[in-house]
Amino acid sequence: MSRNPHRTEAPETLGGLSDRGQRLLKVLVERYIRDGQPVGSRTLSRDLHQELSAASIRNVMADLEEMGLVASPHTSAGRVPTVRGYRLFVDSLLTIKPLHEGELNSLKSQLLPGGDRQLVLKTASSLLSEITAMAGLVTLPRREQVALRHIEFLPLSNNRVLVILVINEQEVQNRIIHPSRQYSESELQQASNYLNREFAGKSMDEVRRVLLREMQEAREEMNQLMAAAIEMASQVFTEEVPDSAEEDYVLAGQTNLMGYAEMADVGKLRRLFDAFTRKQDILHLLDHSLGAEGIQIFIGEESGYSVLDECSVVTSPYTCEGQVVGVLGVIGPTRMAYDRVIPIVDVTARLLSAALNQAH
Amino acid sequence: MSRNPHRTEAPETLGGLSDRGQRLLKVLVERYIRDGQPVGSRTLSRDLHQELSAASIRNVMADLEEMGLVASPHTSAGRVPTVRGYRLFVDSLLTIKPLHEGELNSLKSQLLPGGDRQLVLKTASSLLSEITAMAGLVTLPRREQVALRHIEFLPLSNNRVLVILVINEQEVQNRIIHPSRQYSESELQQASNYLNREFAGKSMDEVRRVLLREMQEAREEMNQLMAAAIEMASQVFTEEVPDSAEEDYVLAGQTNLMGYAEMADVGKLRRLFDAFTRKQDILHLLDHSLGAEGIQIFIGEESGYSVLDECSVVTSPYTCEGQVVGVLGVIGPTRMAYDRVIPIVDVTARLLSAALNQAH
DNA sequence: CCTTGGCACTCGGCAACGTTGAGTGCCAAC
DNA sequence: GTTGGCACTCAACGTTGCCGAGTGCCAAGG
Repeated sequence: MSRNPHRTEAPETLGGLSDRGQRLLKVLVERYIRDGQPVGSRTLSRDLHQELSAASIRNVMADLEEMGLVASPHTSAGRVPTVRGYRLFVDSLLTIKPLHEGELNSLKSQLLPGGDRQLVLKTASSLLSEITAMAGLVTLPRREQVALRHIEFLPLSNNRVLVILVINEQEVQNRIIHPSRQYSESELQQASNYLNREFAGKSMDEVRRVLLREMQEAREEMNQLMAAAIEMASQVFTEEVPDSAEEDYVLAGQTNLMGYAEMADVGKLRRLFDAFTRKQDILHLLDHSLGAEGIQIFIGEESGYSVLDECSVVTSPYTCEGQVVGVLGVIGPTRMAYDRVIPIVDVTARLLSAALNQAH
Repeated sequence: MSRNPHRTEAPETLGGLSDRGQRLLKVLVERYIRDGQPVGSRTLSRDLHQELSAASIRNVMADLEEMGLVASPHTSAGRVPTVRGYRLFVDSLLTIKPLHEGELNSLKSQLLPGGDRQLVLKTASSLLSEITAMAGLVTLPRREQVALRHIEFLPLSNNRVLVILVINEQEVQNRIIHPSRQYSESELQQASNYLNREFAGKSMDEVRRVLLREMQEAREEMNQLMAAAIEMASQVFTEEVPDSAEEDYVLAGQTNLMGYAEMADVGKLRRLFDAFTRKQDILHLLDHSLGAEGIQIFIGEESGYSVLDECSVVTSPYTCEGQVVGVLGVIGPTRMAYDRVIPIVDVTARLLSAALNQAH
């Protein structure tokens, strides 16, 4: 397999990689993550306390390079981990560092249950970005069942009507509709009373179904009140209510990414920030993590989105009432301190879940 | 005044600047805005169709330099306008270009009256950024009088209550309060009925005042219903309602700024973007324009905020019902096409005002 | 008195060049 | 299997020289 005559034929435990190879890869990646410069054999030998001479290390390095785990930027530079190298590192070689006490405290003290849901998400995102010094990311929780809780109509000028919709306990939406004729305040009041009595607690889909049926049958015995209510409601419920808000996330600390050398190119930076505002690609990627159990890591090109080529994304789903409802995570350079970031994302997801659960 | 023996002593019309000097400064600034490189005497001579030789131009340039209107980056480079040079240019030399037809059309067709107010602001900001290829900016309209339109209470779990507040026609706010005891749905219904009957149409300040009075007097004849309403209301109205939302703006196309050479330095870029997320400084600056009549321009350091040192800001207030309620504008490099940007900002402000006015 | 061509000078940008130092691959000796 | 040694490679860096754009000043000419 190897053209190197000195290749170590030692116990192969992982993808045909010797124990020593693993050990070296681990130290190399750690070192590279620390100072961001290609690691040479001498440096590695020193990091291993001269256990092995630089020459021996060179032999192993040749093997690692052949397996596509490391690469050298040019002939006489040290080695740099490839995406595959990072992958092996995070999958099997990583020793997770426990959370720093201060970090844990600030997480615990700021991610408290109760209060505004939107605010809690924002706080989580900010905390992620502050603690990791990278960009934090929290998707808005999706709502599995969209139940109408309450509806209210208020007349505006020019025949327009302000509709306030409360769905799923505490989520408030509002929109403006243009009915065919002017309605008085009391007509609107009665219409909303009727709708609340009839539909409160029902799912949006069901509301839409029943509404449709009512509009088709029963022309004659329908009184003016009902007609009003139904015209209004049909305008409200034809638009897709829930999706608009679901396709979104809370981003924090994007500017942190500007500090990293791998983002020195303004062009790259721009494409990345454009992706942040477009949201679509990022959301797609995060969707993959929705189904996953626990921490998920995308390294460099693995994500499949070229704007993230030199970035890694560490995510974890978070739950509400036992159901996975969203994803949070961190975006940073491929060369990030995975051993620190992973527990941070993990704990944040747990604390956010706890905060959301106790709110109900 | 001038050490140059050849100094022109021609008619002085503006700040001691000869007619010819003005003419040259104008052409120089226009040229520099076009290609962003120091303009030399030869280039200028060509731009003036050989009216004057390069040598003569050099004499005038020396004057301009001495007056602090232009500067050379180094000994043998051309001249570049200084902030004072730009100022003179935009104040007295600029010839405004009429709006491109396509631009006007897309503005008119997208900034329609009616519909969601938030959406209109967002559209305005996006249009500004798209048409100018810089960053667009629209402050949320301030509300001079904050009148309570409608209030609604909905019970949540754990004794908490969801409060929905409609203020000023169509603005909906919601918050969660924790009353001292559990209230039933009908109690809350009655409480909101009472408050709506009593306070609808009144200003927030007035509501707060009356509430305070009611809480002090009248312990005995206050029935349970009123007590409930007042407990709830006091929790709602102690927080400052309007300010939180007012301190905000809609930003669009920030990433456009990454395309400009003056923003090539990632450090500068970062400080600028941090200022965008912090919002405070930018809002302060925009506040200055609230009182101003029409277009206002801040060039480079004039703004007083060091992050904007190499940027210019072009703003215009916009109105609703004849009252100035907000500011919109554009942020870009000092070297921007003022003759195009100014009419764009101006027209956008007018169209936005029109859209907001007709909504009521 | 203003304008203009000429001239010496300055300085950034660029390419060519050599040097240095870190690192590699291979080999022979242990 | 491990190690020191050796030749080789290559990015990074500083030096050098040259080119071109541009300037300031001056003296001649309208």
